Formats: sequence, structure tokens, C-alpha cells
Amino acid sequence: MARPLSEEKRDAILTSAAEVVAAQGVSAPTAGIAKGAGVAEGTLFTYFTTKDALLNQLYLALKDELRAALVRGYPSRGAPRDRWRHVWDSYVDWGAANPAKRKAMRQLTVSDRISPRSREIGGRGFDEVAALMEESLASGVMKTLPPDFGQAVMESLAEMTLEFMAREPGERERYKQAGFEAFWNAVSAP
Amino acid sequence: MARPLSEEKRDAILTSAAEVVAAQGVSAPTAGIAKGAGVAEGTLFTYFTTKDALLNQLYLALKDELRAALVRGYPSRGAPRDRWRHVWDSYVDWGAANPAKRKAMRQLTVSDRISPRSREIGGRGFDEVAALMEESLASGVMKTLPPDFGQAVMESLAEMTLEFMAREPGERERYKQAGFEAFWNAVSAP
Amino acid sequence: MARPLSEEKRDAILTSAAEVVAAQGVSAPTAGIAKGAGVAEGTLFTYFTTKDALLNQLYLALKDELRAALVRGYPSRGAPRDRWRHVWDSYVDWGAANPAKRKAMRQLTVSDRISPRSREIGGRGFDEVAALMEESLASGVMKTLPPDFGQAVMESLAEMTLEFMAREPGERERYKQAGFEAFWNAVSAP
Amino acid sequence: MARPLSEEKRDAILTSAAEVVAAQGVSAPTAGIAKGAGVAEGTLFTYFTTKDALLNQLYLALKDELRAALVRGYPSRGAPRDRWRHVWDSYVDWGAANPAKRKAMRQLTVSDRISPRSREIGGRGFDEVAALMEESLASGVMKTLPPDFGQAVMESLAEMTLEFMAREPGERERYKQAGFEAFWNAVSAP
DNA sequence: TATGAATGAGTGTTCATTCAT
DNA sequence: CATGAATGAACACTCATTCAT
Repeated sequence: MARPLSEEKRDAILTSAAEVVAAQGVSAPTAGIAKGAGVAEGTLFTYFTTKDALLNQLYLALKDELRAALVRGYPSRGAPRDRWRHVWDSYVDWGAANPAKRKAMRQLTVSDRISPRSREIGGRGFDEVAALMEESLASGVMKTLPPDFGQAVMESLAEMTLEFMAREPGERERYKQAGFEAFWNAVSAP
Repeated sequence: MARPLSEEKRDAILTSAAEVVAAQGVSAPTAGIAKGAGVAEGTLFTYFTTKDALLNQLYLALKDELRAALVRGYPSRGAPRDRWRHVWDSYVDWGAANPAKRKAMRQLTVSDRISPRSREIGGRGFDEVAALMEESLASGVMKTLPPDFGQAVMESLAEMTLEFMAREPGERERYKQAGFEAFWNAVSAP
Repeated sequence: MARPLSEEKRDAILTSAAEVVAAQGVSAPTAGIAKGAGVAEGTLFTYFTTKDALLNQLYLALKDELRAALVRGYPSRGAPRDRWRHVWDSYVDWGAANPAKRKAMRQLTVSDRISPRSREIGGRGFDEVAALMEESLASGVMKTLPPDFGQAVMESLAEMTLEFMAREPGERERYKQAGFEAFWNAVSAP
Repeated sequence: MARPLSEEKRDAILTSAAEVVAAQGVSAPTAGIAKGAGVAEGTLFTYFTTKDALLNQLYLALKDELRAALVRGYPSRGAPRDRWRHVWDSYVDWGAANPAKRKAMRQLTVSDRISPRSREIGGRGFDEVAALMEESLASGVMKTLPPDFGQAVMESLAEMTLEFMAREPGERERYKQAGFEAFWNAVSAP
């Protein structure tokens, strides 16, 4: 049955793509991505029909990885603040541990090469997360707004916090903490 | 290069660039920008030495326009909350009124073609704004954090709010209001 | 290479090649030919060392099939006109019955990928045919010309006739008849 | 008004294309065509939007040149045979004098990259020619067939004759003469 | 100064062929 | 022997920039 498509190689391409896109944007040459993955230029196209296909699948893979990080260890029975805290910490820790992936995700998010369908699927994973905690927003500012909004508040504040953490690595913990306070106040204050 | 003959033409190119970059990203061809400005392909390069130069100057021009919008009508003697409110409203109104410019700014911000120097100069304008209100943060969460941070909280929440406003135009006022509440709580809660 | 295991598979590849070349020209991908033959991409190369080898062998196979059609039922003892008529009818009938093969042959004939050697061998088969009837040209226009020429007159008129037949299927018989008259006059008139 | 598009350069590209296509077929690289024309690779695309566009326009240019050759010196008032003779001689002389153009035309004719529209336009020129002599076919074999057919008989016999002339340059005149006899008999015999 | 044709390096993608399975 | 993944040289076409007009 000849050589089977190697999951390993596919991952190497996605990993390389994340790095290269983080560094050079979505217009980075596929040749560079292939090189970074240690495969031939043509091989990339046996795993991804098109550059756009690669970018969209990278987007989904990153979203999925992040989602997995948020869910891991989620304290289902904790107090709402603790649960949000867990999500916040997971998000920020993942972002701090994977700066390239985070930057790539940002590039992809603003790119018009990510299809609406991908965006929908990519967001879908987080509906789970949103659902998990919807009830925790029964009070406070978020009362009357779609759960999307609360989630988006978290996301944008976490991104911003990560930016500061990256700029001043010595102050990481402080920013992580302050960011959460800001978020929690934003979302829960009466 | 001295002073180019026509300020008007320079502006036309910048305006076209904002539209085209908003629609197609920073990799949009200069030919399209020139066409949109009603000038010849080559003319663009008598006003901007390089595509990168154009993008950087567009970035600065947009930052400056936004800054001007924030300062206009600023109630220097008002209560802190009112002053922040003015900044918030100005930001969000400008963004809602100039969706292409905002989208272009977003594209430019994540692009690696904007030099660190441009980013610094672009931020500098806001130091004024920051300075104007530094004192207002003498209490609350922001107490012990750099004024940048408070500013960044505002910016990221405003951007996110604009996204929601664009998606559901019927709910504009509601999001604008809710966004400000979230921001104000984030930043001022004890 | 010895004798490849399956004559059947070799034929399937040649048949597929004829169809694909007819439809897409000699630049058709080998992958498509393999697929059409129901074999793997690589298998094609165990039967034909090279794409050029495949094309050349296809050319020869088609020439041979056509030659066989001309010889079948040849009335060795008939009057010259009847013999030519048999050849003409056989040629045209074969072409009408195998439009893809005929189109493929045409593509191959003008292609620079068919080697001079193949052309020579491909023509050789017809020397038999030519020889069979050489004597029939002892008079008429062809008197002083190489038998090739008479043969070529037939071939080119037959090809042209097939074109018209393909274009207007309702008039097939008429064209077939008129084509032969033209040929016969061309070749036999005093 | 900047540099105007140069008719000269366009012609150089078409001429180079004819040579390169004659030698290598329609799949010849555009780079080679550009090089042959003494222009940069990119320049080719300011004159022809697409390789297909170039091939189609080359086809039309060649058809037109041939048509012009046939019409030049046409003896409108001559006897039918003399008029056909003129057409035959013009065709064959043009083909013998421009072997590359002829070979290119042949390649283009069998290629599927020539659009039906181009074929129609390319044929259109010859309707003139056909019309010029339609009446001359009031008798003979062609009596009851479309004028296309007579024209096609001429074309295919002329092409074949050119082939023989190219193969044996010493016998040119003989083939030219014999070819015409064959054609004339084919078409006019009772 | 304004124009837009000219340039050629760079891009995504294809494809004949090889070779690990 | 059969398979199809792997390879990398081409290829058509784009685009920032230059420069003749």
C-alpha cells in the first residue's frame, strides 16, 4: 500500500507554518514553510491541496489546541470566579508558552484567506466553553448581552495582556494577575 | 524629493491605500492603490519612495487621525469618568464612521511591514492622551500598572466592541454602552 | 524489464492513454492516464520506462491497429479501383468507429515527442499496403511519383473527410463517397 | 504619455512564438518565447494577458497572413483553373517560404487551446476566398458538396505536398506541380 | 512632474519520475 | 510486482520598482 500519508509530516508542516506565518505573515512563501518542515516544496501540496487550505487548517488546528488547553483541568464544580480564572490562566499560559502559535493565530484571524466557514467551525469549539459558564453570567454587566460578548471581552483582554507579558517578561505574573482582575471586574461588576 | 507638488494627490493615495488595504490586506498591489487614487502607477512612487514607506505613513496618518478625534472636544475639566467616556465615545464613533480606516489600521498593526520606529511614533501621540488622564487612575485596579496598560485595555475593548457593532448594526448603541461599562469597571473597580 | 506480467494491464494503459491524449493532448499528465487505466501512478512506469516511451508506443500501436484494419478483407484479386475502395472504406470506417484513437493519432503525429525512428517504423507497416497496390498506379498522375505520395494523398483526404463526417454525422455516407471520388480522381486521372 | 505599446515588440513576440511553437509545440514555455523576442519574461504579459491569448492571437495572425498571401495577385478574371492555380501556388509558396509559421499553424490547429471563437474568426477570412471561386465549382465532383469541402481538399493536399517538399527540397517543383494536378483532378473531374 | 511600459525576481502549483513499503 | 507518497525542477503569471517619453 505504498507509503502511507504520515501524520508526523502533516504536523511538521503545520508547525512550520505557524512559525513562518508568525514571523512573516500569511503571505509567507510556501517554500519557506516546506523547508521549515524538512520536506520538499511539492510535498506540502500532497498534504494540503492549496496554500489557502493549509492556512485554514492551521487556523483550525490552533483554535483546537487552544480550546483543548482551556478545557484541560476545568473545575466544573468550582465557583464561577474560579472557573473563569481557570480559563483565563489556561489561555494566558498557553499564549505565553506558544508565542509563535499565538502570533500566527492573530495573523490568520485578520486575514481574508480564512473562510467564513473556518471561522464558524473555529468558533464552534468555544461554544462549549461558553456554554459551560453561561450561567455564571446571570448577574453583572453581562446580564443582557450575548455570551459571545463576555467571551470576546476575555479574549481581547487576554490578548492584550499577553502582549504586555511578551514585552516585559520580568513582569509576567503581575500582568497576568492584573489582566484577570480587569477582566473579572469588567464582566462581573454590578 | 523636496515637497511634492500636490498635497491633494498625496492624500488621494493615502485614502485609496486605506480602502484597498482594508479590503485586500497589506499585500494589495500598489497598482490597485494608484488606480483607486486616480493616479498612474509610477506616480505613487514620487510621493512614497517605497511600498513600505507608504504603508508606514498610512499607519501614522491613521493613528494621527484617530488621536485628533479623541482630543476634539475633550472635557479637560470634567470628572474622570466623563473624560474617559468622551475618549471611549470618540474612539468608537470614529471607528464606526470609518470602517475601512479601522480595518486598514488593524491590518497594518499586525503586519511586519510597520517598523518599530513607526509603532513608537504612532503610540507617542497617545501619550498625550495618556498623560491627560493619568491622574484619574490614581485609584482602582490600575493603581500600580503603567498607564499604557489602561490605555491598552480601552483600545482592545473598543476594537472588540466595534466588531460587534459592525456585525449587528441594529444594536450599535447597546454595545457601545455595554462596552464602556465593561471598560470602566475593568479599570476603576476597587 | 523482461516481459511484464500482465499484457492486459499494458493494454489498459495504452487504451487510457489514447483517450486522455485525444481529450487533452500529449501534455496530459501521466497520472490521469494511470487513473484511466485503473492502475497506480507508479505502475505506468513499470510498463513504460518514460512518458515519451509510452507516447511512442501508443503511436505505433495505433498505426498498427489501423494497418490491420486496412488489410482485413483486402481483395487481392479485385480491380485496382475496388482495392483502393476497400482501403479507403476501411480507413474511414476505422476512423469513424474510433474517434478518440484517431484524434490521439493526430495529436501524436504533430508532436515533437514522437521520434523519427517511431515515425519510420510507423510508416513501414504501410509499405506493405503500398506494395500491395503499387502496380495499380502504373498509369495516371501518380505514374512518376513515389508510392508514398499516393498513399499520402489518400491519408490526407481520408482525414479531412473524417473531419467532415464528425461534424455532420447525418451526412456521413455522402462525405465518405465524395471523399473517395475526389481521391480516386486525384490519383487515377490521366 | 509614457512609452506607448510598441507594435514592433508585439510583432517580435508573435514571430518568436511562431518559431518556438513550431519547434516545441504549444507547451513551449513563455520564457523561451520572450527570450526569442528579446524582451523580458514579464513584458510578454503586457502585450498578451495570458499564454492562451497569445496562442489564439498567433493563430489568427498566421491565418490572416496566409489569407493575404492567397489574395495577393488573385486573377479575378482568369479561367477557373488559373484562379485555383494561383491559390494553390500562393498557399504552397507561402508554406515553403515560412516553414516555421506553417508548422506552428499546424500545432495550433490541433491544439485545444485555440477557442472555437478563434477558429471561427480564423476561418472567416477564407470565406472570402471561398466565395471568390464558388462559381468555379459549378461542375465536377464538388457539384453537390459545400464549398468548405473543396477548400478543405485543397488545404489538406497542399499541406501534404508541403511535407514532401520539405523532405526532398530538390524535388520541390515537381511536388508542387503534381500536388496541383492531384487537387485539380480531385475537384474538377466529371 | 506625470505616465505607464519594461523589468525580472518571486509565487503557488504541477508533474514525470523515484523509491520506501 | 504494485502502490502512491516524495521529490524538485519547471511553469505561468504577478508586482514593486525603474525609466524612457
